[in-house]
Amino acid sequence: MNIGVASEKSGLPAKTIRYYEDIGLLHPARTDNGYRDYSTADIHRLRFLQRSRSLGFSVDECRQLLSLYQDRERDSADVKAIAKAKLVEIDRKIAELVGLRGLLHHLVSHCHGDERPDCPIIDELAGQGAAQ
Amino acid sequence: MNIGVASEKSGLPAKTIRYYEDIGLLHPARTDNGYRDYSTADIHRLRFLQRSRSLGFSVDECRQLLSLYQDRERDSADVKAIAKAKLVEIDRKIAELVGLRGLLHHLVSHCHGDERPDCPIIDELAGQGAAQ
DNA sequence: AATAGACCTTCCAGTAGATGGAAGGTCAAC
DNA sequence: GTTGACCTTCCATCTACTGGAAGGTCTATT
Repeated sequence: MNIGVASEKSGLPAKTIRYYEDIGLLHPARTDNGYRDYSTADIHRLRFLQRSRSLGFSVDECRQLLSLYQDRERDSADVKAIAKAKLVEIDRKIAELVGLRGLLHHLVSHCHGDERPDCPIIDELAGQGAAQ
Repeated sequence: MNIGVASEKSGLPAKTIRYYEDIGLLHPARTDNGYRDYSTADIHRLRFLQRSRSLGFSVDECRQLLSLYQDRERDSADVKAIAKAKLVEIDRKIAELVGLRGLLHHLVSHCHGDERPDCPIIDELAGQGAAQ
């Protein structure tokens, strides 16, 4: 299977697929003309990568998950540990963004937003007082 | 004021301060020995940058906000527009993360997490069915 | 057979926003 | 005079790709 087909089947751009090969996430065969030749197993790996990346796992985490995926003897505890750590991280990011959102919303709603120069957003960024 | 003091007063690492100078966000004076010499106005700019970056504005948005900050004739509408756009972006990011969180939480809570290889997380990443 | 166009290859550069480190100059204290 | 803290520049590295150039290959049509 050429890279174009692999791209279509995995939902990943060809560029990304080549990049994943560069960093050692898969090793497709080559045909006589030098074209990459993807097997069904390769497509499974690619789809696995696409899914885990879109779930917010880093490429390195994907590498771990992928080796667990390949390992018929794996402990599910190992997988769960990675997923739980990611969950904690996502929670932290959400909390941070929600805090940010509150602050920014407050500022936006207190800014009259007209042609006058007076602006509480700028004042806040400048550090509470009058901008200097 | 040397860069070390500026770093302490602004809450930004010295490396970052030099980087901000590289990309043209400020232009501190130099003393005879070639050391950077920060004025109080420079410190204000740095604190402004620190605050706006931590509020999630990109460096380019900070550049715009900074020029509005310097502009005594600015319209508050200009500032508000930038802030509102950022608010929309933050909302989008939060929604995305919350979706992710739900999916991941579901998977984690359905994985028994023991020494057995059977694992719904891997199954999901592999695409519902049995991993191959 | 020639040619167009789609597809593939490698390699190099660039993105954001820093951060790390090497090699070397300067300054204050002991 | 020498240690150690601080400063300088420059170059490399990080994440996860993405864009583009230069060129080879394949397929279809004329």
